[in-house]
Amino acid sequence: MIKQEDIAKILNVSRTTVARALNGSENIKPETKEKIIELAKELGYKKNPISSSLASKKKKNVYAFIIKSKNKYYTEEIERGLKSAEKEFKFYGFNINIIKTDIETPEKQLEQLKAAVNEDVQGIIIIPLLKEKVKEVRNQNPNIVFTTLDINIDQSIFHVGPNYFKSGRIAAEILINTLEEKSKVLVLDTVDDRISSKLYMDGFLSRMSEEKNNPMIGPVYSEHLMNDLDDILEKHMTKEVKSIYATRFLTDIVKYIGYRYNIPMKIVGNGMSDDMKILILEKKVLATVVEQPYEEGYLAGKFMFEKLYKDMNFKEASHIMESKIIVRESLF
Amino acid sequence: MIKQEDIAKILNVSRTTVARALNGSENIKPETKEKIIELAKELGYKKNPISSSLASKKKKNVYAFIIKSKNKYYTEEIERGLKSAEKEFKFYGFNINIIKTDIETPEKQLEQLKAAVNEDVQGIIIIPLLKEKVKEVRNQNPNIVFTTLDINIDQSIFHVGPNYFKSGRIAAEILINTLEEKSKVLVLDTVDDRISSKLYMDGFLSRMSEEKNNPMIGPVYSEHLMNDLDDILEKHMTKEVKSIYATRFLTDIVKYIGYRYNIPMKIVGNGMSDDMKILILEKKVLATVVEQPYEEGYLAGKFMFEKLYKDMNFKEASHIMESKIIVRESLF
DNA sequence: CTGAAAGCGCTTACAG
DNA sequence: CTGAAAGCGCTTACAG
Repeated sequence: MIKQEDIAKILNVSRTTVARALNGSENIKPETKEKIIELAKELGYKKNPISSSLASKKKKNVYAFIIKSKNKYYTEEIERGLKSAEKEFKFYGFNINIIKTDIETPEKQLEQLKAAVNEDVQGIIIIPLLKEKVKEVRNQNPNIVFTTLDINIDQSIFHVGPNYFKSGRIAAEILINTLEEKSKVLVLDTVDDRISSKLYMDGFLSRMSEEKNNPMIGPVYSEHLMNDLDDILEKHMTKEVKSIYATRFLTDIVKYIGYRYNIPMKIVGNGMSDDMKILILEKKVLATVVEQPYEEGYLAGKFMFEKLYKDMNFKEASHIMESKIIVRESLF
Repeated sequence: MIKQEDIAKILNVSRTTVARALNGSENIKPETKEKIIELAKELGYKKNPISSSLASKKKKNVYAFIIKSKNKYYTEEIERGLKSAEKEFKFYGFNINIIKTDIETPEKQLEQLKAAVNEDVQGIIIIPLLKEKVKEVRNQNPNIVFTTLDINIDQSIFHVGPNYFKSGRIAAEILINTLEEKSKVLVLDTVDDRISSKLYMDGFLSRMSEEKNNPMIGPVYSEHLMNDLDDILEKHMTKEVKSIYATRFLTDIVKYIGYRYNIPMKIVGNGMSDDMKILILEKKVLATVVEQPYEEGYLAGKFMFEKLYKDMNFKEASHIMESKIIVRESLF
């Protein structure tokens, strides 16, 4: 393992100068800097992050802006993942400060973000709500490492998140494999909740549309789905309908149908919640395709650590998490 | 963060003495040692692993004994995981030496293991073939940290591995959800390959037996399954049979059936291989329930690191990995 | 059995 | 723009 001292000896400069060049200091003659950086590259020098963090008494502070959504599970798991990364790297002086704002008040998130970048902060992890505004803040603070979480902004910002669209496609595929011939699935659509719903639905529809014998009825759109549910079912629940798909209120709908019609259905959903878990255990839902919010949070934290402490440059502009298929047996 | 020096000051001893007590040295008066350890516990002292590893010029060496099985994917992925852990912690002086032996020659593994424990080695990760013999070696070397991988020995040895039995159960459940009414699944059993096959089968059968209308025909056992396949199919392939399940040679069987009978089947399998991938892409297999060998290897390496560098005592005697359900869409 | 001291590979005031 | 020096929290010969 080559170290700074080796480089210093070869070039006949002090260890301090080498350190300065490698850390991108301004107070160094450009030619010396270049020479050092070049030799370091040639020799394959990798800074020992252990020594750096031990020597530097400064902590590195990261703010993580996450969202309180109606689905508590989602927020809690992301938070748990972030905290677990923080704990793992705390001996390096790595801090993650978690700030939760409501999904309904995106301007609050922006406000807090603007406040944070004026603090002593080296990294920002954010589930961005007002994408353009967040990007502006990023561009005004080029020294802060930004990572988006869950919601992508664009290729210029490193991203960790799931592929909701694909999750929708997978749910569709499982349903296609499960439905018996000539059975239909009634698809109910309603307004977006801004994170996952619309993407799940798009994915589901895209996969369904590839089937020669598309078993779909709908999508039937309603702005107030739960209010209109009775009327919609009245109109569309023919005998052929053996399944329902929706990306919002699915568990409520399934419960309602069980109560109202009491016929066995083959339900495949997206996303996880307490209700979803119960319905799967009761065999009222066969499968659900979910994200891995804990892993998302953990990885976002870990990637941030690696950028901050190891100058890691990730080849990919983003890390897309795999979806997970949950059936009843998975829950034991 | 409380450090050794703090303890030294309070107890009026040198930092060296504190270090000795905390590292379990023998050259220290028992009372002093106790006093120090007690105070450390009281103050919640946690050794800074970064400083330790930097100060200790000694590397920590781990040997990982893995198995070359017929399924190359399995071995490669475990190895990739181990290497990724090694790379992540190499700045601590953490080395993993991977030793691959053939599944058919368990005594070679034992031989190599016995040689390894006489080297400068702090940790052993092993997919144990001769369980009792491996345990003996472990008991003769109490200073070496042992971790079993993939195959469990018993509660006394920390274990990282999948739950093959559960994977079998999950495969059965998916199949139950997928098969149409009155359809049957023909189950073919053959000799064990010593790691996963038998457990997959046991899990599959256990889940099937819970069904009121158990759709199973078999299990039909044959010592030379591929030789006897034609006869077995001749005898059992009634019109009701819409699926086949086997834990060995499933992909070969599916290919043969496609060629011989050319009827659409609903196949759910266990495990991953190149052939399996192709069959899923061709829609000849609907789903397979697989392990995560990369994650297994990585976690075994990471756990070993944490035991060696952070004195971590894991509450659980084992870390069981989740099974993963793969459908066609998952592969894109 | 105990302690003073050197050192791991870095960072960073401080002085020039 | 450059370097000598102190120090991060530990470990470990060495001397006693």
